[in-house]
Amino acid sequence: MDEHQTLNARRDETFPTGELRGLMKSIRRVVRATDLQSRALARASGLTTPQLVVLMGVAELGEVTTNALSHYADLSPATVVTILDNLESRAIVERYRSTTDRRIVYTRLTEKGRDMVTNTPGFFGVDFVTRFAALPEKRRRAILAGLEELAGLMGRA
Amino acid sequence: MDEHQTLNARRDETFPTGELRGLMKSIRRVVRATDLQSRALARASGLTTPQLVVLMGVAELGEVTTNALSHYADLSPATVVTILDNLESRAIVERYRSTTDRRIVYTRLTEKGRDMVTNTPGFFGVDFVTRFAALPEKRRRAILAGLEELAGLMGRA
DNA sequence: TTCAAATGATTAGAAGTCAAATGATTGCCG
DNA sequence: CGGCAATCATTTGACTTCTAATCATTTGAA
Repeated sequence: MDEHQTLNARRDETFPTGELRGLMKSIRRVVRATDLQSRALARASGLTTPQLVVLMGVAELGEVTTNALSHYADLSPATVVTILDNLESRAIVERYRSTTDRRIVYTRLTEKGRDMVTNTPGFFGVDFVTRFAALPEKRRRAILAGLEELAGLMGRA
Repeated sequence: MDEHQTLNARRDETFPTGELRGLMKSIRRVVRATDLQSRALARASGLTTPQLVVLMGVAELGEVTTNALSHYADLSPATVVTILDNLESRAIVERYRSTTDRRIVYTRLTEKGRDMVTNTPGFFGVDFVTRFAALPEKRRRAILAGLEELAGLMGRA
């Protein structure tokens, strides 16, 4: 009944202290940095990060359904449709219905899309890539492993 | 999977391979999980995660400027204003101009806001908190340290 | 066969976010 | 003084994302 209670592990977690608090703070910093990077990428290349992820999904998976892209890019199907609308209007991808099951819509790259894929910058800025690459291998692996573990913990609803 | 390697090998700047690719994938998973959690929180308590963070900032810092909240919550000043508009319209906080420098606007909790703070759930769902707490201390610290390091690397534009 | 449920994509609607422009005020310095 | 630059908050406009509802199609069971 009282949904506050179900989310409230304990009253003294109302103000998360220590680990959970620091965790939220760091997550928020990463989320924001990701958003800002996405905007910078859009200014530089005309593609936001999610658009680039979807584009790479199409490049990699070939003729691919909307649902498959949704899973690949970690975005809701509705969002993928919005992004595909955009990419299609710019003639970067094209969509067409399956002839055997007309519910299904496939997406594939156009010629222009293939060019774009080969000329598009990476997700991260060069400055970040440089700094990250400068870390000891051990740290890089630790960061990645920690992030994957966190994503797993947060992921299953 | 290996065909990705060959595809990437040519042009490792364009198609991030290996670590950078996995890093982006994990970041996107965390970003989405955070967004979904924020929406679930809003349904349950009427506050999104950013709203809750700003509210905690006000509760913690007392009479606080918009800029200070922006820094505290890792949000742009414009976004903080939007959130404060919302919280103020619900009588959770109130704003007033400094008498000594009329450019500055302070925000503080109302009575209702103080009640809300003590009854508000944490950022994370109980399921996540439970799973996270079940990890060995060493893993928890590793996740947190990795995330903080990543936030630092991404943060400096 | 027929129709209800399932499936895939899309649309409608609401919320959050940022950069850039704007308004208001203060401080500096010539 | 007096005006120009800096500072603080806000508004504007554009974009992304999600959930929920909807449309079209296919499948399965009576």
